[in-house]
Amino acid sequence: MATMAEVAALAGVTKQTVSNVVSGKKVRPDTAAKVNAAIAQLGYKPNLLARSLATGATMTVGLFVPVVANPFYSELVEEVENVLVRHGYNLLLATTRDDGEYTRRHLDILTRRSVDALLVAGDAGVIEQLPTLATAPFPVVLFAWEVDPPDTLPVVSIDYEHAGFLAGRHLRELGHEKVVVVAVLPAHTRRIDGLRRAFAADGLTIGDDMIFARTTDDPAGGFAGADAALAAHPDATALFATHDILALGALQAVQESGRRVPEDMSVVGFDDIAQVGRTHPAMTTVAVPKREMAQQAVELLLRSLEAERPPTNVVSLLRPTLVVRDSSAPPPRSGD
Amino acid sequence: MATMAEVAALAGVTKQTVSNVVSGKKVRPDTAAKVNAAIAQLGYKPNLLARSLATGATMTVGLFVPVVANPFYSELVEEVENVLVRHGYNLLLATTRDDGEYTRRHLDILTRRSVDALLVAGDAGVIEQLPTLATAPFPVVLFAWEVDPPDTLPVVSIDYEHAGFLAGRHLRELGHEKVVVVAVLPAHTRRIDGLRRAFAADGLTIGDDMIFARTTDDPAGGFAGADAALAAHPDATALFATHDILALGALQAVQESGRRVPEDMSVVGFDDIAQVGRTHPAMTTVAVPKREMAQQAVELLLRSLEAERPPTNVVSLLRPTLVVRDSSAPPPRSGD
DNA sequence: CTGAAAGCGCTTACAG
DNA sequence: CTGAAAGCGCTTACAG
Repeated sequence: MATMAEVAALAGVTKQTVSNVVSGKKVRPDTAAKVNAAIAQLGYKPNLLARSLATGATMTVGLFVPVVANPFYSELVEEVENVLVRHGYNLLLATTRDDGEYTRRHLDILTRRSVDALLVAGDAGVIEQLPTLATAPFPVVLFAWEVDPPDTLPVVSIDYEHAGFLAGRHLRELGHEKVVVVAVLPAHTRRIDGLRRAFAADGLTIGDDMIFARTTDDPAGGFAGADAALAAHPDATALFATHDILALGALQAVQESGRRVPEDMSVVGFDDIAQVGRTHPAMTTVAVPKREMAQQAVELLLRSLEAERPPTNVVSLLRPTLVVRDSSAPPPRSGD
Repeated sequence: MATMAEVAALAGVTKQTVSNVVSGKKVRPDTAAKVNAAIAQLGYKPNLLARSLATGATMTVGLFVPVVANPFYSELVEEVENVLVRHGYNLLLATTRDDGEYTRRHLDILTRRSVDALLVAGDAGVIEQLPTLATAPFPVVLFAWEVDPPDTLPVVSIDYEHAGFLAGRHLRELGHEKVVVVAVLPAHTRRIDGLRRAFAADGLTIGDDMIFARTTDDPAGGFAGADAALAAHPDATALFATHDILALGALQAVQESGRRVPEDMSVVGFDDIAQVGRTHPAMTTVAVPKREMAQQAVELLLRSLEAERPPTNVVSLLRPTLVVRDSSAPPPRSGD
């Protein structure tokens, strides 16, 4: 690879002039032409490593996600990458696996590598590293954060409690009184809180015995959870799954139990991943604006980088929306 | 951030000695102790940028994927990241969007950033950049490559033609004679070639009129393609979708047409993404060993980095396997 | 507007 | 085994 000094020699100028041409500073046109000719002839490409060492900026942003092979996070990753590239930044991706130790190690490496900033999605393995995160030598923004946001760092998220409320209110408006819940716990507690609030508004209580906990987020778990729920509460008229992946399995379990959806039982999911629009029946769900969330988080970060000040310490909550499809309907009239 | 010189000053030694301690070279124990104490006291972390500039190695590997919000590629990304981290490397992720111009630009940036190596998944936008790729100043490995592999670069992939053959042979063994195909074209041509070969072995021809082309890979397209296929060939007894995402929509279209799966019609997919194990009925599909493929590609690259020689220029083809579930069965007896 | 110097924070030979 | 020098390839003041 050609170096800046070689270009300078060939063009008959000094390195500094080459540097000025490369970084677009004012240079006399004929000088610039000579330099550009030399650059072209040598196929010169600036060494960004050297530039970074000199300037202190790497034009690299780190992104932590728990996993990527999960529709929720893979969409976040894709959106973050798109926004970053549009602004001329590169993406260093690391998976935390909801594990504090991985998080710590990745954080340490990013620090040594002098990334310009860090985006962290998901709270699970991250909470215990929050103190370290808060003292990182670069701006950090949290997003897709479900538990109580720390006040040391800016976070972009959605109001998960409100999202659960939307599901609950929808079921209440349809007239449901007895709903079973299949949920990843404790991760999705907020979503259930919201559901309960909607029912409580009408004086209805959703007991702990109506909640069927899973530890992971997969269709098989949704199936098993729904199965158990139906066995325990054969008179329930609605099922809320705290994530669409669970809802996929739950829908099947409900159908295999001989119940028609939505005539005999309503099923409502959460997230609005691509596939639930094509289930049979198409699934009613609470849509999480994933891409907007990723976009806001990146932009909050980039604005602070460009202004060379720490990001505004805000909690920015996007609004989830209810997407009514064909898996929810009024409960069967009693006696049907 | 503390610098190596500061550590040296505090420990009363020279930078060189600190460097030796940090990089684990032989140092007298008492000297090492002094240095480590200084490191701890100052919270010193080596600046990897400076190290990279001096050594020429960045411990960073680039990964190009067309998209990440797609189950096939997100699994590849995840696996690549895992293997890389295990070996102490970092992942710079870029999406090419099947676009030659994006590919070129990312390649240019990675070159300037001096990544140690590059992994490229998917052939679409990449083919036109192959000449540039072949002259990159770092090793490049291609994987998940479907068209004719170039002979300039190593590739790890599966035998897509053989995978299609497996689907075809399965349908033939069940006794199917008339199969319709829903396919993303021209991307998935190989898969159809294999299907045809299996039928041709028994003297059966799958005409072009049996192929229903889509341009993108989504359930809605699968639904529409299957719909058209059934209308054109009401007597077909089997449907092959060249990707599970298409198969998801196709399965639904077949069912909504009033046909039972698999009694009236068999449906076979391709890839074995997580969700097709939980469709109703569970989908028969050709499994692509994505994680093994990603693993092999990374390891081929890392071995060459450690040996400091270009990667062996091989074409390594993994074996796809047929996963028989409940969506395929013998055709209905004629007259049923 | 252009040139000579110093510096970013490391590592790599090379003497002692 | 440890110390003084040069160098990786850029950029940033600072004179001319």
